[in-house]
Amino acid sequence: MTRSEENDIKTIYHLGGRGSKSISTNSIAEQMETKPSSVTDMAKKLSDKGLVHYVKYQGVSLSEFGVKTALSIIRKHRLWEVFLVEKLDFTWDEVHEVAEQLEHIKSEKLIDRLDALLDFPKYDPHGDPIPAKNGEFQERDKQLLSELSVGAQGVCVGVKDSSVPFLKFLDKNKIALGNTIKVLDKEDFDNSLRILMEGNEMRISHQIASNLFVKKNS
Amino acid sequence: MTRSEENDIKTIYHLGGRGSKSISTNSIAEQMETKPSSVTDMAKKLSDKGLVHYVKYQGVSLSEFGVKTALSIIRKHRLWEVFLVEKLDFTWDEVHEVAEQLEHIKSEKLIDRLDALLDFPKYDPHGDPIPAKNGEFQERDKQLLSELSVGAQGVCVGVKDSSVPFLKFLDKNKIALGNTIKVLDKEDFDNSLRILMEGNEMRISHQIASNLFVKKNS
DNA sequence: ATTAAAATTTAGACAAAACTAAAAATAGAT
DNA sequence: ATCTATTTTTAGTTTTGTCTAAATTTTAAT
Repeated sequence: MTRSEENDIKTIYHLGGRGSKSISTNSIAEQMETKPSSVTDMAKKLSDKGLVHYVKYQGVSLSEFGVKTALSIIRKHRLWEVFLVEKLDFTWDEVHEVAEQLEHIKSEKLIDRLDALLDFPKYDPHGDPIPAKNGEFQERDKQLLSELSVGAQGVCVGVKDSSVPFLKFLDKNKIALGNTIKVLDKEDFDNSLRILMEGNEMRISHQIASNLFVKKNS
Repeated sequence: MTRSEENDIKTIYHLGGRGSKSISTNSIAEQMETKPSSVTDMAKKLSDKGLVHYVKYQGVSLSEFGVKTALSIIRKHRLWEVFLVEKLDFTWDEVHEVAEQLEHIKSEKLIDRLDALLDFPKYDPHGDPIPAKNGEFQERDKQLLSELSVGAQGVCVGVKDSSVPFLKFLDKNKIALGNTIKVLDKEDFDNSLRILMEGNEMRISHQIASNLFVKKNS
């Protein structure tokens, strides 16, 4: 698999193109910042290789083999992200770009040993699950902070938006995975929240709250 | 810099093409397992970029900038090798292939942090020196085991041939960097040696002895 | 100094991965 | 059911890196 092919497969996976759901070449192109015609070319190639199902004008979806491949790339990406944060002290907004490169390194032994070095982590620095070698993974029981009702309390377990600006914002406001958050009040007007986090009271906008995953305390 | 360009630069460096010494396109092609005409093309490109001095029919040599670039790639390669051995328990015959890929990852922060994680190693698993960030490095004071006189003693500090078969041979015979070796006897007929290594007496061929670097005890 | 052999470059071809612009198919509104 | 706008594909071009074969230059032997 070339790097482009791997990136294609990964993008289709992230856009949800498994099973019966087909993804349009247009949306893939948009996501990859390339042109639809290039995606069409790639779709044919990947179809020939048995990685995707492709019907002209109907979009592409990953084959079983394609899903397996996507998960193996995602596994590598997320393990490298953990490595960068845990061992090299990268911040969580710095890891994506480098992991994009590292995920294409070809060595099964490398990834297995990295997994062991990191103590077989289940989640990456953004709270996303890391597929096991066989492709299995567990989506964590979670919900958006914006969906919590007043008085409810949870632990921050992930982000929906993992863009650099959002992650930097969270850092600046000392919002980190593992923090306990209690919803004190909800403002009807703009859906902003007053929360208690690790002893500090603060106000956060709806946009923030709807991009933060929490695990509700039973 | 593309991957091909980086590999080219590295090859020229390893063939000794610094300063006044020019390397023929033929020898570069042979080393890289490619064709001389491809090397000619690359030579023009690298010359345009200021990385090499290239005179038609006279071969190429690295510019100052080219040497700096080569050292930065070698630095990455060797740091990754140390990482693979020290942190991921790779054997020294397994590291080269993976490091060949890892050396092309672009992130200065990554390499600096890796350097720190490994505690700023000065030598890679084969005993080769790791250039510092500024390109400086010290070739270790060393000589070939085959050059030691009978009765002399030294510590094994590196290999000249770092091919997989040779490294595997050394492993099998429990010859490792750091071992103390004393030359007990030299066979005139085939130049083989009888040595004492870490308490064990053994016989090694001239070919082995002339690919092992030792540091002579004062 | 000449010349044959070897080394090197040039010119032109090819494959991969991307693009643009035109053509074709689909989807949605009437 | 038709037509128009949108989506998607096709066809042809570009760039990069590589190759082969022919032409050129250098080297080394006489």
